[in-house]
Amino acid sequence: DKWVNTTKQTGDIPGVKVGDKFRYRPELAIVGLHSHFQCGIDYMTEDGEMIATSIVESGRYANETESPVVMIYTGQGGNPKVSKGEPIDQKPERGNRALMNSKATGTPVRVIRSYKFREESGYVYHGLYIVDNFWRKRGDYGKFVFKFLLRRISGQPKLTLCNS
Amino acid sequence: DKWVNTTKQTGDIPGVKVGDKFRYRPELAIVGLHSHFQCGIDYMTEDGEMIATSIVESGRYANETESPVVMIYTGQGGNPKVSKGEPIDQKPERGNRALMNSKATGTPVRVIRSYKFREESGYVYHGLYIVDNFWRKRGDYGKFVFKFLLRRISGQPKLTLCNS
DNA sequence: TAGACGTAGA
DNA sequence: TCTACGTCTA
Repeated sequence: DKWVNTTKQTGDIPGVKVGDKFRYRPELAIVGLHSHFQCGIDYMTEDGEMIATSIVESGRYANETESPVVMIYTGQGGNPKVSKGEPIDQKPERGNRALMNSKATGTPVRVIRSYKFREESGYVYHGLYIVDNFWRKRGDYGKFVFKFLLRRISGQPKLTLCNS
Repeated sequence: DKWVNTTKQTGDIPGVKVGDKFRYRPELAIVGLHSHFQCGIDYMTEDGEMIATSIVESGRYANETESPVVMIYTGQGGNPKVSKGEPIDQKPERGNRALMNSKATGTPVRVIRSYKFREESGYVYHGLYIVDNFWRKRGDYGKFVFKFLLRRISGQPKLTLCNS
């Protein structure tokens, strides 16, 4: 009945390697990387706590990527590019709360990022990251947004990708 | 690069029979029934005129279906259930214009309708219809909408379907 | 029922 | 750039 019938889990997905490419968001759901068709942050409930399983970076939020192993990911909510209505302060709920809990528990988060290279575009699995820190600041619309500092776990295959 | 690479055409699609079911909108595009993922009215340009190739009825607009061979299809635009913004008068452009031209030229239009039966849902190809008439009236939001009277071409396989 | 970093075509 | 009868999870 549904495209997706996988159980949510944190960590690597068996059969999916770092660098694997996917053309469409639903494909990420099919293989179990990220269950949402649109939402950027996926999470599960473990012992009554929400824990992030994966995030997708598509460029619709103002994320700053400093290096191949560090990324700053913007929390969800209040982005008029994404949903209707006026910009509002992001709240520590849903995906934002889940990423906070991922930091607290040190749980790895799968990172998928969109790419565009010579007319070809899609999503690439970048591997596992740790939520190293988070803070709140004023975003482009003058409202508070959450920023999550993600650090790539070392020892994973190096990614050489033209992402711009 | 794209899911869809078919040439648009009016009339039946080779290999697709009346009664064929599809689970998702993109599947309609893949087989060539209807190229749009969301838009309800598909059309092509022929001799400089837009001609409707197919319509999808999903229940988001207020359509009245009187009988198995007649349907009244609402034009596109100004529906807050579908797109952002305030309700506005529908304009004789895009899909609406194309359906008007289909009436003028007597060109058959493929009709696909959503169905729901015992937890199973999807889309069914209902066959070819003629645009028999159209008019303008006040819709649910007080704005003008177009109504298209479609009449099923006789001689096609009978459809026995639980559509409600 | 509402929210969500979707997609393609005009 | 914007519109469009999507589709899922919570």
